[in-house]
Amino acid sequence: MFHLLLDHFGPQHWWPGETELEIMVGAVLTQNTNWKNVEKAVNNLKRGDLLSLHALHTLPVAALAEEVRPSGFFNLKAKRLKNLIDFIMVRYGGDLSRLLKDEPATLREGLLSIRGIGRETADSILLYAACVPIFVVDAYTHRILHRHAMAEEQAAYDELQALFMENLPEDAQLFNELHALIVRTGKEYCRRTARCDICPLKEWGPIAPYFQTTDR
DNA sequence: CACCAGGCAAGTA
DNA sequence: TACTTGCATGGT
Repeated sequence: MFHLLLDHFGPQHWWPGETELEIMVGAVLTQNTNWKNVEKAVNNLKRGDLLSLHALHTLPVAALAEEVRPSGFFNLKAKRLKNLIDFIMVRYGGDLSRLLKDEPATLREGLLSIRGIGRETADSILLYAACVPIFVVDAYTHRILHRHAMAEEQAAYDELQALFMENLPEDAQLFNELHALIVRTGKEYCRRTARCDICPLKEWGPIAPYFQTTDR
């Protein structure tokens, strides 16, 4: 799967974010949201010089909501970003490098205890900000595995994660690229109007006949 | 107009 | 545990 996608698309060089903080903020903002809209929100923060722990900590939540408005669910996400910043302040004394160097299992538990950070967001932060070798499962991963008859439609997050992690070397760079390539594939070939006939994964495994043209 | 996007949490039974 | 619903902008 990895080589088919890499040969087709080339390296994706994820995550699209210049700093660890930007990666973490982007991970929250992209929840059920098109990345284009996230970029607008992130650009608002950059333009206001607000993409720092101190600025985000100081900024009132209502003002933050206005900045991230283009990413949708803006009241919710402003609160979630605040929860994340508070966590960094309280647990790591506002020192991001300390957070990033923490024991992965401890950090994951901590992130999951934050209101608004679930498994995908936590694992995205672990993999893309902290370079921890953990596989990120998203809706595209789900859909693609299901279409190739390699997972049940209602398969749980942890099942799919284990499928990858138990069958691949524990390599953060590999997990990084593969997840990025899966998202790229999902976007371009595995939406509702699928293009399975020209998908780079066509040769990877069986495609359920049911899904050759459309989903559900 | 309908449909969807790199989720998550809270409520219900 | 297994479903359902609210959250919301912007692109196709």
